[in-house]
Amino acid sequence: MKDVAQHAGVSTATVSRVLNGHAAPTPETRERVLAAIEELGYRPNALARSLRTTSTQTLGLVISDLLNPFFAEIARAVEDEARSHGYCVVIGNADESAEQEATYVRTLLDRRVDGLLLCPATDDPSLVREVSAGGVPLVLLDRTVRGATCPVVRADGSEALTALARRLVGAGHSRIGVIAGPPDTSTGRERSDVFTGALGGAAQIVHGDFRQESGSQAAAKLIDDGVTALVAMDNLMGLGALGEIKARGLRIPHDIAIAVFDDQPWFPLLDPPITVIAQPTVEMGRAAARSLLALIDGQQPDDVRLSAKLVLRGSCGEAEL
Amino acid sequence: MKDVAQHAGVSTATVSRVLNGHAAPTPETRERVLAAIEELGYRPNALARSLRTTSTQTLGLVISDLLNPFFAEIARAVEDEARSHGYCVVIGNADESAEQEATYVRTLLDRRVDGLLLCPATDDPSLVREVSAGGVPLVLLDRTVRGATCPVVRADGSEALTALARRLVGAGHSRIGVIAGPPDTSTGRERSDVFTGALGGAAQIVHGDFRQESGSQAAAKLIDDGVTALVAMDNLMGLGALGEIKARGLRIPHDIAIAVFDDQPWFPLLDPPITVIAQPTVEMGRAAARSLLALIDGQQPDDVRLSAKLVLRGSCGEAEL
DNA sequence: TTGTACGCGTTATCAG
DNA sequence: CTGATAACGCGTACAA
Repeated sequence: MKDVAQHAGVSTATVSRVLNGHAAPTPETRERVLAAIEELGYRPNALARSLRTTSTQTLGLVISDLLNPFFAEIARAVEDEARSHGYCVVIGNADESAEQEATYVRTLLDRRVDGLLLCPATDDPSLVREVSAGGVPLVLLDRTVRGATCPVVRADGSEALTALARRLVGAGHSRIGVIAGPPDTSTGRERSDVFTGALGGAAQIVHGDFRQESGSQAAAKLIDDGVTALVAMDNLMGLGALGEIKARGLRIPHDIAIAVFDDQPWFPLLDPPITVIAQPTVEMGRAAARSLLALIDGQQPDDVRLSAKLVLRGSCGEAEL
Repeated sequence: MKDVAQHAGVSTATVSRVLNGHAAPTPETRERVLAAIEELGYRPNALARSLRTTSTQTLGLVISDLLNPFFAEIARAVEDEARSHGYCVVIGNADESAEQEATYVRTLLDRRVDGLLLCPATDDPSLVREVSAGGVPLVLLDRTVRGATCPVVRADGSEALTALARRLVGAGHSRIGVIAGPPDTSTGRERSDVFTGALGGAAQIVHGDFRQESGSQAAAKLIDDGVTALVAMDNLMGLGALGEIKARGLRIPHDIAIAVFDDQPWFPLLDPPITVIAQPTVEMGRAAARSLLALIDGQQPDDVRLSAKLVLRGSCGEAEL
C-alpha cells in the first residue's frame, strides 16, 4: 500500500479512501491511485483490514458430514445466499464427531468470523453456550440442542411422517422397522418419535449414526426380526439399508417396503423408485444464512420451520393400493 | 492479551511466549499466565497473529462443484490430510464457472492462505499465472491447464478406458456413444480422446458440462442416433444418462450398455449394477495436500498420477461374455 | 527470565 | 480534499 501511495504521489490514507469508495478523493487523484494499483498488481491484505475493522465479511459453517449429500446441498445454498450479500463462507467438516466440531468452532471463532452456522453433532448445549458467551452471532441449522437460545432453522417432518405411517399401516404392515439417527441428536430422536407415535407404538427402532454402514447393520437386524417395512431416517442409512435388501435378494415392495428420509437424485432410478420424505435443503440453507446475516445486523430473527414433503414413488407398494 | 498480562502480573510479551511454547518463561510464571488465560477465557486473535507471522496455517481449496460427490470426497481427503499437519482448509465452490473460480481464488489470496489447491474450471492458464506471479504455492488437482508449471495431481484413466473400449468392442458394440466433459477442460478432452483412440475412431461424441442435465440431453441425442452403448465420463452426467435410459424404458444391458467414469456408492444398487471406472479420490486429495505442504515447505514435489481402475459389474453385458 | 518498543497492513480521526 | 498519526492484536529483537 505504501508502494502504491508513493507511485501515485499520495499518502496511504488516500489510497485507502479510494479503495473503500469514499466520497473524498478527486476523480483525478482517484485515477492516479487506480493506475498505480493496476500497475503494481496491488491487492489489499484482508487480514490487516479485518484486524482494523473487526469485520471479516465471513460466515463460518460447521456441518456434520460433507460427504452426506444433504449437508453438501445445504452448504451450497448457504454459500450462495452469503455470497449474494458480499459474504464468504468457511466450511468446517465435523465428521459427526463432537470433538472435531468443537475444534472447528473454536478455530473459526479465533479467525473472527462475523457469525456462525452450526449443525450440532449432539444436543449438548455446552458448545453453543461457549459461542454465545463470546458474543458471536449463532444460528443452529437442521438440528437443535437442549435449551437453545439462538435462532434455529430446520425442517418439520411431522406431517410427512404421519402420512407415511398411515400409508404403511393402510397397506397392511404391522411389523415396521425404524432406522433412526443417534438418540443424542434432535433429528435422531424427533423423527422416530413422531413416526412411532403416529404408528401407535407398533414399531421396532434401531439407532444408527447417520452413516451408510450403520444403515446396513440396522436393516439386517430388523429384517432378521421379521419386519415387513423399513423406514430409514436419513439418506445415508437408507443407502445402507437398500444395500442390505439387495444383498439378501429381497424384492421391494413385495418382500419388504422401504421409505427414506431425504431425497436423492438417484432414488427415482431404482426399481421400484424409492418413496422419500424430501427436505427443502436449498431453502433451509438460504434461510439459515439470512437469519445469521440478520442477527449480525442486530436484528432478532425468528426460528424457521420448513415442512418436509412425502413423495410417493412405489417402494412402499403405493401402486398396489 | 493485555488483560491477561495484567491479570497475571506480567507483560504481554511473556503471555505471548507462553502461548507459543517458548522455552523462556519459568514454570511458575507460565502457570500464572495459563491460569489468567483460563479465567478470562482468552483466545488469541488469529488475524493479528497471521498479520505478524505472515502465516495463516490455512490452505485454500477451490473446487469445481461441491454437489459433485467426486469433489466432495476429494475435499474431505484434503481436509483430513491438512488437519493432520496442523492446517485448516477453506473451501471455495466455483460451480463450474471460470468467473466464480477467479473470484474465489482472489478472495483466498487476499486472505493470505499459505497455499492454494485448484481444480481449474477451464484449461486457460491465466489464473494459474496470476497466482504464481503472486508467489503463492499452488497445486493443480484433477485437471490441469495449458503449459502448467506447478505440480499437478490427477488420476490416469488411460488403462481403464482402453480396457473398457476393448470390452465393449468384444461384446459386439460398433456404435458407441461418448458423453464427454467440456472440451475446454483437460479431463473433458483427455478421457474421450483416449477412449475413442482405443476404439479406433468408431465413436460418437457429445460434450456435456459435468452436470446431470447435460448427461440426459447427451444420452437422448446419442440414443436417437442409434448407439448401443453409452460411456459417461463423469458420475453426474452418468446419472443423467441413466435417467434418460429409464425414462425411455430401455433395458440395460440388452437394449443399451452403459459405463460411467467415477464410482458412486449407489451404482451397485441398480439392476444391473453399473460398470465404472473408479478414481482413487481419497488418495488424490491426500496426495494433493501433501504436495502443497511440501511446496510451502520449500520443496519441489513431483507431479502425481494415480491410476483409475475399471470395475466390471454387469451394465456392459459382462455376464454374457 | 522478563519487559520495552517496534512493526505487520489497514482504517479512522483529526488537522490543515 | 488530503496527509500525518494512532490503533487494531500480536511476535520478536533488544536491552535489562
